[in-house]
Amino acid sequence: MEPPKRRRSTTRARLLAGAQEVFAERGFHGASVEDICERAGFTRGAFYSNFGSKDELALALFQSTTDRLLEQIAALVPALADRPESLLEAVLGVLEEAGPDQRQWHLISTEFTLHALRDPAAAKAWIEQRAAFRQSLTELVENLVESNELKMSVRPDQFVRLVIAVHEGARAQSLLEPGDVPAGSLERAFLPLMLNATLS
Amino acid sequence: MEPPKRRRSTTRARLLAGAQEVFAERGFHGASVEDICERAGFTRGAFYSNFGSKDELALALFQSTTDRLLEQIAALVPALADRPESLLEAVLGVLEEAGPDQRQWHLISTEFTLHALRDPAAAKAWIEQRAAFRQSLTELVENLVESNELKMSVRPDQFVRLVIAVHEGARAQSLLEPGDVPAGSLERAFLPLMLNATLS
DNA sequence: TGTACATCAGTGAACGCGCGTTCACTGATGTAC
DNA sequence: TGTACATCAGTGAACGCGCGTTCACTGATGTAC
Repeated sequence: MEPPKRRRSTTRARLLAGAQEVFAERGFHGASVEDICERAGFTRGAFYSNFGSKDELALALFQSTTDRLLEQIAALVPALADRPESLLEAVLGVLEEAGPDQRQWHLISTEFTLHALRDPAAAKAWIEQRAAFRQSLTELVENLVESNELKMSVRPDQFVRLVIAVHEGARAQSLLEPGDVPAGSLERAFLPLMLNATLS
Repeated sequence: MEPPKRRRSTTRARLLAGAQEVFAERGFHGASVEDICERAGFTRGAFYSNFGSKDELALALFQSTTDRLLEQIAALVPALADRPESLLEAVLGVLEEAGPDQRQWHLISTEFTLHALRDPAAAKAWIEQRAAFRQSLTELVENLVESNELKMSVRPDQFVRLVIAVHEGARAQSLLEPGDVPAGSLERAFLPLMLNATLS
């Protein structure tokens, strides 16, 4: 009748969700295994019954988050490609909507970038994940350029790199000074100018 | 004759220099007080004779680094303002030359931004420091615009915010994938286009 | 300049807390008849 | 469907290591005469 209360998969999922919150709040090193377990409603024993170590949990969290992110992009892209009003809006839409909670995602992904800058193995995984992410966006741009019969004077993948750079740099400013820099304001004030200059 | 070997100020300076290196290598939480002392050639006792705690050291390091940064800007600005060939080159020059070691500075300042996003007191100090930094750049832009009799269609401070956003976002990509994104390449490929569009 | 003493910077052993990890156990879930 | 047993998920106490911090001490630097 009713599903069993003890399921490996739901325990793992709750621990991952707890870890995501606590990592965002305190950072990887600042978050204790106890914090995470408390958030998820389990004891530390349950944690080590499901994950080999704190590092392994972080890897699993990273993996599941990026899987979800790529799924969300895949789901979003067709919708945005159908109404090709603005190439830029489409790319920004993906960037803004795909991260579930901008703040949490910024904190976690930025910390992972720092980690990757110090650890070659992490760098490899992170670079691949970001490449896949950019690839989706690049294809979106290429499709929109083609279907609107536009010409760009720069390579679409470079354009995507730029939009991501602006987005990430601007997001840091927006999160730090939300009153002075409303989310998306820098992107929307400047990127259209730049896009116009590259389109013909 | 010869200066005494034991000077409070040099001990502090060496500890701060060691801390800067070790923080960049392992991050604030990953760097132990022992690591820092070893790097500086002291024991932990010396550390606590000069700093009240690890946190206090981090604050002092942050303070001395940003002091130095602002000095470097102040020294750089007149030189760049004298030969106003390119407004953009001047701003990028300050951004690139002022950070002593791009990699170390990126790691430390990014980690501090994350810290500030979690701690209001740190946020206050960080926001003020960044505002002073932007202010120098904004004045540089205003001077160059005026002396060249240009007109900008956007506010100089917004322009500076954008350049910083691009720079920081692009720097993360360059450090992560130095082969694919040479330092400064994104900035120099796109910002001129955008600047042209805002100047008349 | 030399000596006696006071002060001060840095030493290094010791402390104790927090945290990641382990493990013997318990009670829930699944299986066989 | 009910009972007996096996397996499995999660419990919570205990362990031990690392690290931030303290403190009694030592040898160097500064001062007074």
